[in-house]
Parts: sequence; C-alpha cells; structure tokens
Amino acid sequence: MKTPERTRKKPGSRVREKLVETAADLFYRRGIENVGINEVIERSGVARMSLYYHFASKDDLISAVLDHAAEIRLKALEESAEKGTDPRSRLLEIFRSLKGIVENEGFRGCAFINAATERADPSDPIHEQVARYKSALRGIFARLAREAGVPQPDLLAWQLLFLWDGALTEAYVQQRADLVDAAISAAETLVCSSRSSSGSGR
Amino acid sequence: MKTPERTRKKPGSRVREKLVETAADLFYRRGIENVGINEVIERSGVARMSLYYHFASKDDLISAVLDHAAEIRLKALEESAEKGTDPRSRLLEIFRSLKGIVENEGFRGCAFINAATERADPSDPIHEQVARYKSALRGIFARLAREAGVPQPDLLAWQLLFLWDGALTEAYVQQRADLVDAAISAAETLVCSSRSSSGSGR
DNA sequence: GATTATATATAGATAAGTCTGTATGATATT
DNA sequence: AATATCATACAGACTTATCTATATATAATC
Repeated sequence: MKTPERTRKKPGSRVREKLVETAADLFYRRGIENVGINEVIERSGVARMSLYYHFASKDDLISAVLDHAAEIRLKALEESAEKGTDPRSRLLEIFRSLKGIVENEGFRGCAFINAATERADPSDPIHEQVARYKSALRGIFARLAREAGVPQPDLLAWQLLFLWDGALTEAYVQQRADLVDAAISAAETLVCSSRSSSGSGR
Repeated sequence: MKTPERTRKKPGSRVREKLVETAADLFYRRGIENVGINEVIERSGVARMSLYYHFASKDDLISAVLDHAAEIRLKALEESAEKGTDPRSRLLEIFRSLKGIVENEGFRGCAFINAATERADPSDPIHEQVARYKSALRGIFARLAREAGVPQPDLLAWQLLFLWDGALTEAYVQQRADLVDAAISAAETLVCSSRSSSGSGR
C-alpha cells in the first residue's frame, strides 16, 4: 500500500513548495481532473520523478494542495474578521471579503466544492478534506455568532455557510461579481434577525 | 461541418430517449467526465454508432441530458409550488421540496452546478445552459416574490437562489439531508423580513 | 404492386490521442 | 555517502470518434 504519509514528512523543500503552488493554481483554474501531471511538472520546471519523490501519487499532491489552500483561506478570513469591532460586525466583515474573492482574476468558485464535485465518490478521501474545511469555516461563523449572543449560533452558522457557498457558486456560474452584494445583504438580514436580548437596530 | 442540429430534428426515438435517460443517470451519479460513452452505450444496450447517429458528439449528448434534466426539475418545482395557497407559502413550499430532493438515494448535489464545475472553461456552451437553468429557477422565485408584493423581488430571488445552491451543496459535501431544514428556516426569515405593506407577523 | 430511397439501428475494428505511474541512470547538493 | 533532483523512455490503460459493412422498416415513386 505505498506510503501515503510521505507528504507530511518533509514539508520544507523549494521543489515541493513549487509543485504545490503551481498545482494549486492549475487545479483551481482548470479543474483537477483537467490538469495532468505533465502540465504540473512543466509549469513547475520540475522533473517528473521529483514529483513522485515528494508525493506518492497525484491524489497525494491534490491532498497537499487542498491543505495548502485551506490554510491560506482560513487565515485570510480570520484577518478580514479583525476589521470588525464587535462579533456581529466581524461576521459581516467576513462576508464583505467575498467581494475581493470573486473579483479576483480567474475566479472560478470555491476550490473545495469544485474538488468534491469532480470526485463523485463520497467515500473519496478528498470529500473528508472538503467537509473539514467547510466545518472550519462554519466554526468561525458559529464562534462569532455565539460571541454575539444570538439564540441559535449553530443554526445561523449553517445558514451563513449556505449563503457563502451559494454566492460563490452563482458568481461563478453567472460570471457576475456584483451578486455578492445580495449575499452580504442577506447575511445582514439573517444576522440582525437573530437578535440577542441587547443589540442595536439597523 | 457535419450537421450539428440533427439533435433537435427527431426528438422522438426510443433509442434516443434511452440514451438520454441512461446518460442522465450515469452523468449525475458518477460525474460527466468520469463516464465514457462506452459505459453509456453498454448500459443503454445501444450500439455505438446509434449514439453518434443521434448525437454529433459526447458534448451534444451532455447538452441533451441537461435540457432533459432542466425540464423535469422545473416542472416538479412548479408542481411543489402549487401546494401553497398564497405566493409567500408557494415560495416556501418550493424550499420544503428540497427535503425530498436531498433525501433521494444517490443524491449528489445540483446536477447543473456539477456540470459547470467539471467544465472549467466559462466559455464552454455548458455554462450558458447552466446559467439559463439557474435563471429559470430564479425567475420562479422572482415571480412569486413579486406576486407576494415584496419591495425588492429580484433581490430576494437571488438570495433565495444562494440558499438553494448552498443547501444542495452542503447536503452533498457533508452528506447530511437534515441540513435543508436550516435552509428552509433561513428562507422563511428572508421571505418574512421582506415585508409588504399588508402582511402577517410570525 | 414492384421498385427505390431514406431513416434507424447494429457490430466490430481501429485510429490517435490522453493519462498515471514506473524503470533506469545520471547528476547535483549537503 | 546520503539525499535530492533531473532527463528520458516506457508500459498499460484509458478516451472519443471514425470507418466499413450490414440489417430492417417505413415511405416515395414509378
């Protein structure tokens, strides 16, 4: 059974980093299954066998790419949240950061949803990884909702996650970055409808 | 240049129908790009050249499959809406029908979003088809919202579409059909927050 | 009615290209 | 010497689409 944990062993290598970054970009922009190993190594300027030295398989590379993407994205969202002064505004700041995401050149929806879609089999390890990322994102929502004192923080967190995913998806499908404004206003409605005992009107 | 409009000419053929139905099932359950035409014809019990007689290419078959799926889905949603007595409840009835959709054995998210995701290139004709379907769905939302007399029916329609897409996506990613309850309650919140002058509180 | 044409369907072989992963050996780098 | 990287060639398994030849059944025409 190969050695699937080779990935975690030597995380610090310039070649390895280059492979992950290049693959992350290619996989996102063109779809994981539409990008072959050959293209990854050509664009990385790395030898074929160097890839298979660092990664047991293409799946192993994909896994590393998703880990990398999750780390970056979650960190960026936490930073966006810090722009808000109270929990409620921190929640909305995260949603406002959607704008920058979808306006990005080459935006193509949520990388994690895309990955889960391309791998149709729900028992594929990728699915667990995607579910974990989405749970982490939902965890941020839930934490802020709890801090804001809303009555059902977990419910609100799920609802905000639906809005998040839906906005990313439609901005991609309809090719319209401005749609996120509607998502932001929906988030405001949901957040403000979940009143705590003490709160400011809008 | 062959004759690409052959598809539309003779829509009524048992073999053709069988191909579309079989492909629709296989494409949805396993992903379009993960299913070869070999499998489609084997499962259909149809000869290879019969497929290429009715369809110019695999892409042409995919297009027919999406048309077929859109027709069925939109019709079913209109029927769900009829269970409601007034525009507002008709909107919510559509959302309640989500439950049955995600509880379906082999549920794998939205077939149209999945198709758009697998075809990464936004200029792929499939994208237009997917966008058209989503616009039709949003059109249903917007019509009912207008009939309900909400102040910004188009805005509400987009927001409901985000919820719709997000709920389908997360129910798939997290493999939890019960999540749609949270989406239904969010829809209620949004619909009821978009008050018309005369309306009942909740 | 007999003949001819057209539409539909089948069968199998195969072209031409894709893909992942491996085998092998040489070469740097530390 | 051990680790890391490179360069090429290759195996084997896929893919879509094409080609050729054949079988029916219906429709058009003489």
